[in-house]
Amino acid sequence: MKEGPDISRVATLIGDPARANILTALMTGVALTATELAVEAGVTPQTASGHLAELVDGGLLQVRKQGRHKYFALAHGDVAVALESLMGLASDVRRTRTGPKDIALRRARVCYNHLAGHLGVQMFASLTQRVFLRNDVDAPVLTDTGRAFVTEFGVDLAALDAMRAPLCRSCLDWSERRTHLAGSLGRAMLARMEELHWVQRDNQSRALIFNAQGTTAFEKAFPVG
Amino acid sequence: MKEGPDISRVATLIGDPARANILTALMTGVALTATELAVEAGVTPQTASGHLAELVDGGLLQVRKQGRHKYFALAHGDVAVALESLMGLASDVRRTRTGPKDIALRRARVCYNHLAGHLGVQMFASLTQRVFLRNDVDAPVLTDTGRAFVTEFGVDLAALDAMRAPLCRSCLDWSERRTHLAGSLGRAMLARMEELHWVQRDNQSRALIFNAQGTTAFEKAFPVG
DNA sequence: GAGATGCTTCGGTTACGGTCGAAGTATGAA
DNA sequence: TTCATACTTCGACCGTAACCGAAGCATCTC
Repeated sequence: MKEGPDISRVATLIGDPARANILTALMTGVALTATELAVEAGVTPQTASGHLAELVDGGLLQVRKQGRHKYFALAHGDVAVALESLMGLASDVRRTRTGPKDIALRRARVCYNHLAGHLGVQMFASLTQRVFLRNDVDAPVLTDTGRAFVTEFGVDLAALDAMRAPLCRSCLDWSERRTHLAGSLGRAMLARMEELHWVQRDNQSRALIFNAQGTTAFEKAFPVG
Repeated sequence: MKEGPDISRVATLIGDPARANILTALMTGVALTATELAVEAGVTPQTASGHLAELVDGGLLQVRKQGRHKYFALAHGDVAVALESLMGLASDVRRTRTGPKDIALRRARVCYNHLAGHLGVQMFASLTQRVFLRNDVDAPVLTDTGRAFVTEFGVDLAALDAMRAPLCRSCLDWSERRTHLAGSLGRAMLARMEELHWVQRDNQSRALIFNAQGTTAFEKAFPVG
């Protein structure tokens, strides 16, 4: 009966609506303060404080104290991956409803600081198709031509290599049910697109809004066919 | 605030210990009756009945009525994948404890009817290394030499192709944190190993017990290095 | 038919946990 | 120092949901 890890503990943690809202808010990858998260969750600061303590204790969040603020973020990428997979199950259930906001989210959104949604899987597919990315056993690997490509694109690979975090990771997209690029390279690619003013974050949601020239440039940079 | 799919609903579903036990029991891939699951969950049949209805309603389980029995199984592979990813998070927290039963589970266990654990990822790595398996964008793909290999191994590929279910899928292993082979081929490979009497299922847990000659044969069939 | 077995519905109890108000502790600003 | 802001602790309230006993269907066996 007692089998492997206790799955119900962590699921209960995610199961409360307030805590789920907190986690969802942090899926963007940014760190937020306790009060910001309280607003996001729709509860008072006292209540949020309790929830946050539980989430940290449960290993889902990490916390950094800065002056009188406390910044919370997802503990690591695995948490984001697990949350996305739960979203996949959840969206399955109510596959009927597709609000207008949903459409924007499905097209492009931020997932732990990298690009997800339709455009996210398109970029991944395009990179793979041109053998800039090779899908190895565990994780995608950037090929030599791939390294040249992303450098040309404006990403400082040396800086990324210096970081201890894995360069490439794959993440299953809940809306597309296909893989997109995560890891530090995924983050860097999105950051570069923001730098190029292709895209802007919606501060109300996880949606990413590509402007006209951004869309054109994206299609040119990451063609698929 | 209202973002994408409602993650808390499905997480709450998994969060109850009784329901978590039910889901974990079904991770083997076999279908079980309501009373069997009641025993597994450690609750009375009435209580289990309610839980099962909720799980079906929530889209996590599928049910088939057969005479006066009701057989329950996971709704689809995505559920198993999501559960495994949650186990990954849960095992993170209590990384200290490693019971003797845990060791067997980590070595080899059944995950939705396919081989998981250390030996599962070894098989996957071995197949990939010899280019029997190619890791494509979304899912692994069996190469031509790979088709020859598994046929030689004793798997009826024609029968699998005829099924509508995907042949190859990858599944993230919670104990190894690496990929192993899922999909109908994954199931067929394990079935064939049972047929060859390499391995036996433990009916108390998800553990798979390889006997002496099974271990030797496995190492020979799926070398890695 | 009668009896057994598998599953479900109902009602009532119980307990856990989410919530907020009020008060308390840190940190920074004036 | 004094005040404001950010967060936490405490206590009390309340609602939900998990649970089981008892009774009710449905299906199979004899």
